[in-house]
Amino acid sequence: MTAQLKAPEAVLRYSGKSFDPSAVETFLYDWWESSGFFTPGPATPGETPFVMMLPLPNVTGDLHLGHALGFGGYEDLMARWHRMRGEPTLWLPGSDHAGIIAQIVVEKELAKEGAGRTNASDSPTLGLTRDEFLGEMWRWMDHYKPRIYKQLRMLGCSLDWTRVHFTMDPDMQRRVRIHFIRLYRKGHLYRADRIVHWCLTCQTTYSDLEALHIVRTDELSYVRYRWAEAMPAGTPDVVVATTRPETIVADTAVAVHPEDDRWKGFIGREVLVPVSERKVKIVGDAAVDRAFGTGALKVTPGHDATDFEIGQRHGLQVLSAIDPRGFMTPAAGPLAGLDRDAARIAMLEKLKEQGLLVRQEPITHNVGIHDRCGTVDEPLVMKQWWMKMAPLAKPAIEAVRDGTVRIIPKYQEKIYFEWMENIRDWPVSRQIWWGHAIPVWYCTDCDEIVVPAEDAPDPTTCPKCRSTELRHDPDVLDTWFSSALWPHSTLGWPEETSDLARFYPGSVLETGWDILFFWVARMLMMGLENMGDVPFRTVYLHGLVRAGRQKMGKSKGNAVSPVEMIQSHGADALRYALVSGVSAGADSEFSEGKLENGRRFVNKLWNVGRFALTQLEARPAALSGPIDVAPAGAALTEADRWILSRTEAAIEELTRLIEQYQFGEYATALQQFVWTELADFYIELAKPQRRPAGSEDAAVRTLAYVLDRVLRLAHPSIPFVTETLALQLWAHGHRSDPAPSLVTSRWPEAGARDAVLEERFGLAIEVIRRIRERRQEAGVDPRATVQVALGGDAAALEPFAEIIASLTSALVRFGGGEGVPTLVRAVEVRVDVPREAAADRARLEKELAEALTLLDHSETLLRSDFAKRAPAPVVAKARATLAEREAAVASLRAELAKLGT
RNA sequence: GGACCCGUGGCUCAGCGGUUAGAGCACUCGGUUCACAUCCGAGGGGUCGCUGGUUCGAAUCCAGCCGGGUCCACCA
Repeated sequence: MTAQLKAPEAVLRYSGKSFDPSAVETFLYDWWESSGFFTPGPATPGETPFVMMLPLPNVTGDLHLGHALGFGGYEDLMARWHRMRGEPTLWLPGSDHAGIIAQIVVEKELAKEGAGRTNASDSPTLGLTRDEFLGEMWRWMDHYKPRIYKQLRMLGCSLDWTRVHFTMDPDMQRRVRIHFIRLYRKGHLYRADRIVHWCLTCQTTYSDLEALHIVRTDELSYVRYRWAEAMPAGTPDVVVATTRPETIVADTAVAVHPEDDRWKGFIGREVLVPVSERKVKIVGDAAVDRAFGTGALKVTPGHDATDFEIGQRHGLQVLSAIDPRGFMTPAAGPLAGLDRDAARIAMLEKLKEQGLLVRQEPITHNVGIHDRCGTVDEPLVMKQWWMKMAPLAKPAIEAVRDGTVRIIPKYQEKIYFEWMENIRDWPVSRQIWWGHAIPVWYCTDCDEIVVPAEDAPDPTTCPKCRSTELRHDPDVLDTWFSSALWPHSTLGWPEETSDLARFYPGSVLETGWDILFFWVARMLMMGLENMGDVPFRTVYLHGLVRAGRQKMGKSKGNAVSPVEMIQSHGADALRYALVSGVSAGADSEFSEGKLENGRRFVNKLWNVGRFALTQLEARPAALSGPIDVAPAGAALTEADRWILSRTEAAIEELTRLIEQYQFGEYATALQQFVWTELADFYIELAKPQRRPAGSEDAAVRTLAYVLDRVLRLAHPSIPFVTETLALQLWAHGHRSDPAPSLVTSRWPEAGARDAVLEERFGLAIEVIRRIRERRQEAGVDPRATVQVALGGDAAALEPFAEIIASLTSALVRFGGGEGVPTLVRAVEVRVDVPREAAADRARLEKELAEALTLLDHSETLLRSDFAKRAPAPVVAKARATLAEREAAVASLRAELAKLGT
């Protein structure tokens, strides 16, 4: 990477009437990247780096709008802002191999070509070998990874590409392997036969988090279980209700609630499982819902999670009647060999024949499905690797509880605690091919589990029996197993690298709330486990981008490509539109209108810049001091001093908003200042034809300085247009901040404001509005000159007489006048326009009525306990308001009196 | 079964204890093309979901209810 500090010529020369993002975006990004602006410089003593990890996108396709929101909307804004604050900033890029999601995507692609994944019961001739398939996976990765990285660059993300990582890079694989081995040695990983979610389509297990629930209506069958022993006459039959009669053949008990008066006397007695005729016990277990069905539950530990747990509590046998392909096993007796749907029909048939089917009714209930493919969950008991979570969760809960880690918005902390405090063990092995290998071998001869030492080669001999028949675990790890390590593994862990020492723990983790458990919580746990410290101090969770009421996403078919939006409206417009009008954590609806507003705002800023540059070119000698130092001196007009003061106000406010993570408010406030105050007001006053003679140079200096400030203030959100203008502006003179680029320039510090001037100028603006309103009301051509007289407390407005006149084509006089007044607080504004006296009377009466209402509000307020109980400044303010309203009423009454009767 | 979030102008959302509740879009009227394939100016439009309570004062805090959304959970 060669330093290339000279800004691109194309950008320096660019001058469209309206801003064309495509003319500068690529040039600028290439320049930024190749100049090393996104790479933190050498460490310095006492520094406080800003470190953020990119929420690594899955290499499954192109980026969508949700990515654009997080990456381009919030994260780059933060990264650029902190960099401008002088913090060495590392925003580390990368991507995720995405395990099963990616495998499904590639399988679908291959299916189109007629090739498929080899499987025990698939035809091997149609399939690929594992190596061949992994070759296809890598081909996909090699194609899409650069595309995703390109799209991140298009968004303008200031990522340090010299540190890019991919979760399946060889060194990442090594770190994952070491992590597994260490956790295993510490007893956090174990292998056990437990009930798991099994996907018949994907042929793999999955975790609770990956299970979704849908509401479905099924048939609930009531089935009679006969007593296995002689019972007294009149003893009721045991009837259970089930939606899965085919699993009856694997029942190993019937459970009732221990305090259920109907049943508790039968606990310990035996019944016969229909069809298979096995004797099973009636057990008492509090998990049974007395209100459901008959209050008796068939217990099938092999095929139901609740039943499995009941089984554990009562030492019940586990029978597996369904195999991983969805067919009935020999254990299913007469149903063996049928698939599960056929088995259900066959079972119901047999129950009917034997008179054991009491009745059937529809039931609407929740059914678990696999989030990746929608296939109904088939709970099975299998040997899997599990991670023991409770001990890992404990310090991670503590870290949030004691404030070491802060979650924004705050309410998400509750959700975090809720999940973490009830955390369950995590099944980490997956029966797929694409992913991190599990570093475990099994001895064929003695069943020994062989886990190699860290960095040891793959074992070839059983340490226990010396057998060389070792079988490598064919499973891979859940994709989140590797991403949980991301914040430290990418910095070099387990080696004690200088990056790790300098950049861990990080600062902020910004991502969508939907992966709080999947990723954020697990990074916290693994960071604390491996590093003894949290991976970040602040978690900022943004909302989801919705299209209408639905979450936007590719699977929903309503995804809009951010790439297209960048091409049509520019990256700046998109980035700005995504964060504006959104508060922390809230889902937001994205619309064409917002994007269009973004484009217009970017264009407005561009034209503000063009205007300033044009003025600068016309008076090249105007700049006497550095561009980025506030101009001062007697040559400045009231308008100049006003916008300078307002600029300092904007610096104060925008800094505060970003510090407080109020990015939506930041966007709004920025637009308000640039568009309304700077463009609509100040620039109008800065035009040469409106300037008092001799003040032109002051206007140019003010414009240059304010533009410099505004570009810095806007840069974190809209980097391209601001950089283009900054480079062009800075070519006109010298600066105190010599940074070659806005990227490396300093965020402004707020200087002194002139509160009195701002207050009075604000009043002048109100007067201007009133004049315009009166004139429009009277139907006078806005270009025509009107006579305006300012009375009442107008003295403070004298310095702004020319400004008022200039913006309203009015001849302004102070005191007296024939017009009918409009009131701006205690200032009378008389606009002399042709009119009907009757209309004036009506208008005055209406104004008087309004003024009296307000006066009444003030009087009532001050007569109440408010005066005694409210804080003094609040009361003083109310009294001032009362005085103004009294003056207003008096003035209107005097005016009406003048009109006569 | 638990828990969370949201109900503010036609639309998308800010505001979350202090005078007359804001913005963008949309709408109406007027002007301009001299930084802005536009832009500027002015205007109309809201009993802040409902009902109580706390407070000198509530869109803002509390409780209940209604409506919308979401998460967690072993209802067969």
